[in-house]
Amino acid sequence: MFKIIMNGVHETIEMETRNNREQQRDDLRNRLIDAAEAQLAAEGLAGLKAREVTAQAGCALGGLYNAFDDLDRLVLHVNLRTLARLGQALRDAVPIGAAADRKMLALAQAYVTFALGNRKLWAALFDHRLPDGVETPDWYLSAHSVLIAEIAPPLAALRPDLSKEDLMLRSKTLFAAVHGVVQLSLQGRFIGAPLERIESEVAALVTAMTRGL
Amino acid sequence: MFKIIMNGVHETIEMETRNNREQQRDDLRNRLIDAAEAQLAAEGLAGLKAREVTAQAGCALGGLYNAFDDLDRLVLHVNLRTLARLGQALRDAVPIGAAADRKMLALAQAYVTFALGNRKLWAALFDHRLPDGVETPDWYLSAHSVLIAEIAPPLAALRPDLSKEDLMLRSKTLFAAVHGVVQLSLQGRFIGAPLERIESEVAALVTAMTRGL
DNA sequence: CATTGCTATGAACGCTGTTCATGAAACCTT
DNA sequence: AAGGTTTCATGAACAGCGTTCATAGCAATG
Repeated sequence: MFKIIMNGVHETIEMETRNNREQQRDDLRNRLIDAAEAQLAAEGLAGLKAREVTAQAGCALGGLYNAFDDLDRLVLHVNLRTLARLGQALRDAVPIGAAADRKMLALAQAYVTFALGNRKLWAALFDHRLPDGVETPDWYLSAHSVLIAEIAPPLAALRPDLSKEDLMLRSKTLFAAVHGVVQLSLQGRFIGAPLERIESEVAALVTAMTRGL
Repeated sequence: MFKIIMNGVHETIEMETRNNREQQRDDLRNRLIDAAEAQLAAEGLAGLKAREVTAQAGCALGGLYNAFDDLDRLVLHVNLRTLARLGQALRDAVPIGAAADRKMLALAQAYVTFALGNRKLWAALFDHRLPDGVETPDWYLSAHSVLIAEIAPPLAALRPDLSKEDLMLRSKTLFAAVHGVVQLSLQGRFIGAPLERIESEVAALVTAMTRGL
């Protein structure tokens, strides 16, 4: 582009630009994730196109494949952000000092609210599939722990009879059940509850499950 | 459509060949659905290709678009078959004369068994999405009633307090909850239960839900 | 038999994700 | 400061996809 051959100021510029390689790389990666996130939120998974993402990120088409292995990996990074936001929403939802069953209901309601408020990004979490051969990276798998991290503690209070292992399993089941109700309802096509009754149905489900045994 | 003015043998021949147009058309449609079903069961939704389906069905590429509007509609017809088989499996599973809670557990278990035994075809029921603008045809929507048709009667016995409307809603919720557990488990990636514990977790879920109120 | 309406055909089109040769820029060594 | 090396940005090219369309052929009709 242009060479900087000068004095004095030169060093200052050198300091600022020293990590140029990594910095520009991370910059581009973030711009790509930003663009993909916007695209995904607006058009959904099927509307995510490499050419549109790179155009919006301000790089050439091939630049995407320098920053990420492929489009799938880019989606995984967008999902990582969504999971982080969802995790924060769930943590914020737990009323401190409340009874365990109240905490459970608050968590379920927060999940419904997040799904409704981030429909396409939330859908991408569960609709996206990697090709058959490739297995999911560990950093992506472990990011899903936020989905059940807040469930286990109040459930432990409600079900002291469960072993630690059974507690985790039951937490997953509880999440999956709530998730199923929300997903089929938001899908809107089949046998889901109408939107205005999701919350009450989920509440009934959570109440039944937590009172169990 | 056509006038029948004739005698004797003529009529017999007419009977055999009269529907040639429709017959060949239906023949091709069925061959295409057969091929798509096989493809879908073997490779999943992402592995369904127009060229491979038409090759296996023994027609040219364009023939698919004479028989169906597009690939999506073909998937819908495959799903229709899967729903019919699933409905039969559920009906067969209900033990006649048993207690309502037993019926519920049997239904849930039959659903798990079907999903495990028809993983990719079952997954296609819920993974497939029509493009944004087009809305789902009615014949396809109504075919999904088999998913909850067997749930409502035993649930009505367990919950006589529910109105007819609430009963249907709760049936949908119960199905959705069970489905969520099965789906996230078979997905295998995230927070699902291990395969060998699906049945017990689903049973716990159903027991909790049916005992509810 | 002639005509008319359907249907079978596969080349062509537009769009997709991904690769690759090229050239330039940043880093490292001396 | 200069040369050598690694890294990255670029966009044309490629292979694959679903879908369309002009053409040809066949079945039904009068």
